[in-house]
Amino acid sequence: MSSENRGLTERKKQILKAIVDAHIEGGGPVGSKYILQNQQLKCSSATIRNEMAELEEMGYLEQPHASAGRVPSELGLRFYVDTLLEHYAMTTHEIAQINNLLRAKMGELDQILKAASNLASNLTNYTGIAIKPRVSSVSIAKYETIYLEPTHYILVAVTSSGAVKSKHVRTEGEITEEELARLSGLLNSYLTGIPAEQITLPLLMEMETRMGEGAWQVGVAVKVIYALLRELDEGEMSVSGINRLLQYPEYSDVGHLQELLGTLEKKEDILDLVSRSQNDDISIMIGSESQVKVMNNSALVFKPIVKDGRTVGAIGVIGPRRMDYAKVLATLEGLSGNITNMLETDKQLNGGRSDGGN
Amino acid sequence: MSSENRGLTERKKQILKAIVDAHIEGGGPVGSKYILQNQQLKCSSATIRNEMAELEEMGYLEQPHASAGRVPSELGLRFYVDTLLEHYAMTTHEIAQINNLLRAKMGELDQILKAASNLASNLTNYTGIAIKPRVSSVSIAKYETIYLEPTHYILVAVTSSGAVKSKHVRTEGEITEEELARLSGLLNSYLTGIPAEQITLPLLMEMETRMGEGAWQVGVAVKVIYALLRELDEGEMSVSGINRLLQYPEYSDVGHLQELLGTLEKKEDILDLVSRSQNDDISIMIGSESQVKVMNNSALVFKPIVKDGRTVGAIGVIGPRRMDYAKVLATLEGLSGNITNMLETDKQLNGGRSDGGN
DNA sequence: GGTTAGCACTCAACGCAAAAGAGTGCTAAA
DNA sequence: TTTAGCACTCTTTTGCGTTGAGTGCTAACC
Repeated sequence: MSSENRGLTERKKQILKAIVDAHIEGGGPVGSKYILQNQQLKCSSATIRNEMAELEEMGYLEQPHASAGRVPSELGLRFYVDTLLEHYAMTTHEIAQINNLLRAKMGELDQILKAASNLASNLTNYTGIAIKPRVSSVSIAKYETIYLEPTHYILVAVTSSGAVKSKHVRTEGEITEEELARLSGLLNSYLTGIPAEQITLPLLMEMETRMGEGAWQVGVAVKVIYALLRELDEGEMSVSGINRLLQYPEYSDVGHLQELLGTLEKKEDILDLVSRSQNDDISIMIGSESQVKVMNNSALVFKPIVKDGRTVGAIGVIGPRRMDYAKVLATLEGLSGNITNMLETDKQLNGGRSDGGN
Repeated sequence: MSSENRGLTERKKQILKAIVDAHIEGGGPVGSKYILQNQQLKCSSATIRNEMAELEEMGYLEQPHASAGRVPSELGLRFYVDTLLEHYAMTTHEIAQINNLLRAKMGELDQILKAASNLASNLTNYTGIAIKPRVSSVSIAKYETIYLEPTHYILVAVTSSGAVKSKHVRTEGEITEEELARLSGLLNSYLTGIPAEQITLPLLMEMETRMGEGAWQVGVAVKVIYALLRELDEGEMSVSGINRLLQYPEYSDVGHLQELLGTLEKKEDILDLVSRSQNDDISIMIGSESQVKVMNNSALVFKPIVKDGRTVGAIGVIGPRRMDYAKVLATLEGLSGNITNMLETDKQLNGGRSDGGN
């Protein structure tokens, strides 16, 4: 019988769910009477109290102090998320918002992600994050140079995932347009598809030999490229809607809030967290699950964005532990679906065309 | 006699300065006794009280309630900033920090500005902002295209101020590399140096005629360029060190804080404020001077970054009204001096070389 | 006339005790 | 196993006197 699966009776589940739901909405401890009123259970508050005592013993609930109601523990929230969560259906208005605002931002991935994190924040009322994760080893698919002045050109690099990055290069000596063109060709034939750590001195020397006239320019350019690759390795993260956190009483403790904001500024911890995720499913980290101390009272939910089997970004939401997970999950799914669609459309288009073109 | 200039006696000035100094440091109201102790005035607390009462009548001081000390009013702070401010000398350590961290970030203006705002936040302990102001009409100095696939190329544009911006372009029909090269040439001859509003239909039609084969590609590209120009018009702003605000009691009111954070998120108001500034001096906006309601209890100080006589960015600081203006001014001057130097060095280099090169 | 000592007055802040309220645990009966 | 009832616990709220910082005013002083 399913009434005994996972070691919890149906009634216990119902009570746990009711408590979590109420706690998510209100933020405070939940008492037995409240549940009795807002739930059609054919039993008395005393029975509920007994059940609650047992749920507490099992570790799903906690009691702030003797005469308060119960609050779901981390374990309780985890169980709720894994087993009890009801599907949230987005309103047509929300769907429309996603469609409109995201389509309008069609363009570079960075911008799409930022717009998405903004939307996530708006729709869920938590803080949104947009992430370009650290990747083990990026490589450049194509180089281009733009000549500006005798000692000044721009180096443009297109990464394997389609991102474009540019650097102004100022040289000590002069470079001619012809030299620059040769340099550009050289970069494209020697330095595409390889990660930073494979740019070795022998390789550089070989390139210099091939360059001939103006060989010293190779070193300058390669240094810039190296720096550029390192920057790409770093990952990026942008945050939106920090102000929304303030509406939740769990952040009224200034100390906590300050620490969390500090973590959001530093970006490292969260970037690590997201970059470490293996699959492309939504990840939910409740409280201490994240292993980041300052997030013990918060939850982080994020969804990687995958293109061509490679994780190119992630969008997510940060908020109190008692997050409205149903809504957050639906929103992130909706957003990521939309983004993936946009990327897929491209791919199909390109795929179809290149079949004909090649 | 200078003892009467600006309508304030020397002693009144000294008292006002003492009050503002103490208020900046402590945040609370300042009493007559405190001043007597920390200031060598040869008079009694009663005299100081009399002076304070007069200063209040003149509008320089305010009294939170009858039995509290005095707090400088907006007018008082303004007078302090304009007349009483003492020069703050940066420590060698601070100077070294600016030099090291900024030099390390040498590269794109965006990154320099962000690094500078970060530094500003660190050194002053307020929130730092980096801004690329709205400019009335940007133009593109140079276009470049990067061919990727038959229906997919990248358009790179270099603005007159040296910023690089790129857009992926996906076309419905296919474009050949040869067509793309011609398109690129066309863009460079027709669309350099003109702002968005001068891209007219007749111009487009003329370009299409000149293009010949693949003329429809012109429309696609021009649309992208138009969007790109509009984006450049918008301005950008990034914020760092929000968490530092929390240490100041004036932001312990969650409502205020939330509003201010909202304003920082929206960026518009502050972007407006900065973009509207005329000269390249440091601007100081205390409380309601900014005309932005939510900033009534805050101060905004910023310094435009000028290159070739054109404002290309700004760095600034946001914090409580009782900001340590001396330190903030010194820090911003130091940072902007450094940045300008970096930009100037380029210019001289280029200038010298191009004389020889052209 | 400006300056000073002295004193009454004001008002936020603090501490504390009593009261209120919410919710539990336990017991005994159904 | 469930339930009604009740004593108990602990937080929250409220009220109130106390404290203390700081002022404003008056009268004397130089």
